[in-house]
Amino acid sequence: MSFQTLLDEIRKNLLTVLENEKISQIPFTLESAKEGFGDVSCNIAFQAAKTLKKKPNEIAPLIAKQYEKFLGGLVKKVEAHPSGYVNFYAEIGKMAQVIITQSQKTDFGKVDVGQGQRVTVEHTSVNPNKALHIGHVRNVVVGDSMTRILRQANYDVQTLNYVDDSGLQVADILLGFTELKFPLEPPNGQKFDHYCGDEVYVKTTEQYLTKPELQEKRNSILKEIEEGKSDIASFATQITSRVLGEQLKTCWRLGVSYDCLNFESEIVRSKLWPEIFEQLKKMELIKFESEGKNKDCWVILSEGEEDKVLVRSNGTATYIAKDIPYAAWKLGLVDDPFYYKKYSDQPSGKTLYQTTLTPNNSPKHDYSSNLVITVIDSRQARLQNIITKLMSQFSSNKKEYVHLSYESVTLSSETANSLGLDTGGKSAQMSGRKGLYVNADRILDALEQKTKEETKKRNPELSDESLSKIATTVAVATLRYEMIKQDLDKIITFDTAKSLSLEGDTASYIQYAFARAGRILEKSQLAPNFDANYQLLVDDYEYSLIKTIGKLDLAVQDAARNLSPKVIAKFCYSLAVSFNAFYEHVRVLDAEPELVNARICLVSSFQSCLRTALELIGIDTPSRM
RNA sequence: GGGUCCGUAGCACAGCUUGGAUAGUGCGGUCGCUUGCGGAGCGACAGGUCGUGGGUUCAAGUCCCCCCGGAUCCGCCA
Repeated sequence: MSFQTLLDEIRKNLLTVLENEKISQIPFTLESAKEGFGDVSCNIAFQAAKTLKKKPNEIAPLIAKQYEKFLGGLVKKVEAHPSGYVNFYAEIGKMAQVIITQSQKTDFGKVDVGQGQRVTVEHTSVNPNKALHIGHVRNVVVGDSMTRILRQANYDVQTLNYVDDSGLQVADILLGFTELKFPLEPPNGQKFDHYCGDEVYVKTTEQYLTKPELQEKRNSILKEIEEGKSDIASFATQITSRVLGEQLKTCWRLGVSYDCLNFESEIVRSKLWPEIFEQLKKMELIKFESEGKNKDCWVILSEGEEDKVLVRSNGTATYIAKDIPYAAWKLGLVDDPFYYKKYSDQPSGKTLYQTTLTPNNSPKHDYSSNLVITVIDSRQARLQNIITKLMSQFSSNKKEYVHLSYESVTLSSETANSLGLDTGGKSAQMSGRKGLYVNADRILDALEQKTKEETKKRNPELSDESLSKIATTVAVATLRYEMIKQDLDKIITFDTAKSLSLEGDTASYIQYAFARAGRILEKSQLAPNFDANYQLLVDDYEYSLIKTIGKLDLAVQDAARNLSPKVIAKFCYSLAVSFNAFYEHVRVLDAEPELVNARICLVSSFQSCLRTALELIGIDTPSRM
């Protein structure tokens, strides 16, 4: 804790003041002050106005006066503003001392929102019949950033990636391979997931318009996949695992890793569904309709909306019957039918496991939690609400299923245009089926090329290998940052040309600040001595930077509590802004040795803070760029 | 038709959870800054009926309701 230390001190003293004044029941909030109003502002005078029957601007001076006896800690001045706020001014040197020293500890920026509680996060979950596009990237990046943030907030996080390998979209490409005879090997060494999505899927679904009989064929393929015994089924496994392998490469390229893969086909074959179906009947959470439009169906009743058919009149289950067992499994509400085996190593060093129904001697894993977070776009909100409600009825109230919803990524009219669609100036929804999307690997390639050129301009002496490495780091950062810097409920209108921008509120701006700081430290040829004279750091730009560093933990807490990764992105940006202003106005190396050391400590503190914060959103910090 | 979400500067967004001071940031525009620790930078200026109307309140961009505009979902498809 750091800026929090200041808040804690003020809160404690204010409570004593209230106690002395016999008005201790007044609730109040302390907040970081706006520019020009000191460091911390308190609304206590507003809150007390009614009780004391006085105006806020009469109460504030009284409080301020009473507080004066507590000055001398971190607070050097307290002031009643005519508006009614009580404003606190901190002792800069002491704040610098506290914050910079604490920033060197390994637990700096860690908070205890989770108290060690286990949470299961599912994200990515892309159908294994195509490559990731930028819409999927939003899901991946939100899920991965949230995972990192929750870990920082002392949650024990398990991440899952659900592979829908028994859906219609898989049947579509199988039909392409078996009936339409697409070659199994992509031309010119094309990535297999790109090939399946761009070629096989798009061209196969096109054919449904002219050859409706293909759709029947598709349905029979789907049935065979679900049953899992035929040659078609094993061919499906072969295709989907190959696509999955390529998809995971894209995810790893983005710096994302997982704990376990779940396959829908195994959920289907595990017999979890019949078991849960019986329980749902017993608990009377579902209803058999004997008349009406859903005659002879089992339905989930839903207030204010259409009932959802769960089991058709012919006795077969609908798709939602695949999602319910999975949700229940994640919450640990059913006996785990799975065995586990290693799927692969990951670039992060973490081993990726997968479920299997084939018995083995490998150790059992447990990925279930009382808190399950599922990252899915907002268009699936209705289905997710049904599942959330059903799970809350199905379990004890200490279990919680959360749909972490985010708005979709659409294409700007210019970008849609470049893909051959005239939208009349409007943005357009992406469509895998129509081939209307921006492929994730390709946008990363374009970003890498651009950033490599930019880096080369500035660092002509660097080797091609170093340049590529830096370019990868900046490219991934840029894409990730664009995907989480805004609120989850805002649509992102993606424009390929604009996405290549590296100025202003972008990841490269932030990384650049880090690199600049590194160059100062490098040039100084000094190791910071943190037993420094922080009283020397009196400049406004220095102080503003120190304060921002001290607020990392507040940002982590906010982001974790509200499941809002953008809070960390905003923090990183404001930290970089503070540093760049400092850099422009304060010369670190042109000062007396004692002051140089104090400033070097600050620069070093800035670096460790920014590195920690950027890690929470999966962004690396190049020392040069 | 019903449900959910969005509406803040030319454009893209923050601020709304927890009401309070002077509504912030980026892009774009105009004008400046480099024999200096890296200009992917810094500074200045211009640009706002916070969609409309009501309500609650001493106080509303923030809370409540109506309306308008936009997005999205609503199959015995997955």
